[in-house]
Amino acid sequence: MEPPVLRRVLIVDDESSIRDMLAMALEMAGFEVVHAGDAQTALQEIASLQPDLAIIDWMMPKTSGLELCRRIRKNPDTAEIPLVLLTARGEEDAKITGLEVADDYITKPFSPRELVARLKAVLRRTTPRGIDEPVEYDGLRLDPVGQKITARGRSLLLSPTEFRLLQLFMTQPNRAFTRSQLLDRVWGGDVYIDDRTVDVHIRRLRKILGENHSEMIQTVRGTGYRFDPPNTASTNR
Amino acid sequence: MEPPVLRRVLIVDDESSIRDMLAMALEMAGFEVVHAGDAQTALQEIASLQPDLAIIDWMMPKTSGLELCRRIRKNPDTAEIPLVLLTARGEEDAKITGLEVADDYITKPFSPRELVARLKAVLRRTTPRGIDEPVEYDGLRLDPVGQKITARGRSLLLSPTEFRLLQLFMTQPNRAFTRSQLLDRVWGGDVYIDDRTVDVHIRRLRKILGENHSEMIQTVRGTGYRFDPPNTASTNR
DNA sequence: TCATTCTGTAACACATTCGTAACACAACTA
DNA sequence: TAGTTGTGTTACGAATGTGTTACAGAATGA
Repeated sequence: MEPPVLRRVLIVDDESSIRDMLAMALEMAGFEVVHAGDAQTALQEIASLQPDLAIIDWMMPKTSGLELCRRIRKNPDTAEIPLVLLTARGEEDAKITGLEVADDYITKPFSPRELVARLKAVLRRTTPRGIDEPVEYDGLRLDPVGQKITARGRSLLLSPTEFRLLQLFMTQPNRAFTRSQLLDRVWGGDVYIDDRTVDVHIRRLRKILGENHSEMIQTVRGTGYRFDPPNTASTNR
Repeated sequence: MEPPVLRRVLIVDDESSIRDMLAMALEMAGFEVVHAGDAQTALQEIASLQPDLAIIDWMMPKTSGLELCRRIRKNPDTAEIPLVLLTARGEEDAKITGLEVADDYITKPFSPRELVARLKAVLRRTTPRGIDEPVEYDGLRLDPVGQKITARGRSLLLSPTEFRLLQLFMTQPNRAFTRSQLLDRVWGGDVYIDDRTVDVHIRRLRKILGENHSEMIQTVRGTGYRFDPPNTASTNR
């Protein structure tokens, strides 16, 4: 029913070589990757970018991986994010203590294929965050159950396609979609439609959103479009 | 102000190991748990214990989960109980067929955290009140015990179908229903009736409600209909 | 700067969905 | 039985949604 979703993964490790290795493997598997070198920036990235999953190294200089996990779980806004611990062989206690906070662990060394398989398994058994939970950015509110979008309390008159488009954007903010990805996910896989049609629907959506909110739909030149909620410093890449 | 409610959840599954696992997770989250190993006892438990929610396995030996859902919906006394289907991965059709009758589904395997989150979400949006309590929106009053609906004191002359339709809407406001969901819940599970019939009954209902109240029944283009009470700034969270 | 590519915008024709009324038959009542 | 009410189906017009095209304007790179 649902087309495959491109997931955003945060990698937290103090060694940049490992980060890069992980990133390459994950990007080849179709994940979007974000980095963090220490717990502090990790927390910031999580808050602003809302990744679908975080890979956290057990051994880190200042704050340990376990401690970072605990902090993430403590904040209700981030408590539901699946966490995967990265441990060296022999750190058996990590597996025991770690699994009480994290959702899975991976032992170094590991093959990229194994890594990807484990992540997918974790994601599969984790809720696609709030598939019917309401989302709100700057007064723009999506109510998936009621199939309704309101701007500062006033309900917007959206066509079905416009609704699905905006719904996709709002549930996957800060992520750039190509036109064909949008056609795939909003129109449904097997249609053959001109790419340019997306542009027209974006135009209509922006018009309905009006001055205030239309700025959240950014065009990514040469690629497609992206939904940027405010107060998101979006410092990656 | 409502006292903290301890919700009673009924688990229906033929495998006792899964029942126990579920029960443990739910009890830790503060739910009261009741078991049933088959559809027959499930129906008895529901009738006598009136749980706030039921988790039902899709695949069961004698009566299937779907069939059980339909029976629960068919009995007016139990029709409004939120139902969550438990499906194995790959049973895609279960999700599609199931969601016409159930309120949500959970795919095995799942994490306890996911389970609890989903249940809370379902409870949040389905049972804000007791089933027999009267509901009133803008002078439109539903009296479930007396099976009567009055508008500003004058009682409305509704046909049985119209009554059940409006009752469903008023007990589940702000929620969009597809035509087949409405057929399932208002007409009863196994009838084969044209979708368009729903439109006609909506029309009749609107006519009876008149200028003032008919606006509460909104059509959701491409989907179905929704009951929108006025003054609902929806400030939850 | 110019040339080229990409995106915004409006207008149009076609497709789809929905509202409405009319009708036939079923269910119920007296 | 005859009359009344309830219900499902159908048909058609109106309203709305959608894809395409054309052109203007903006961004990009040499």
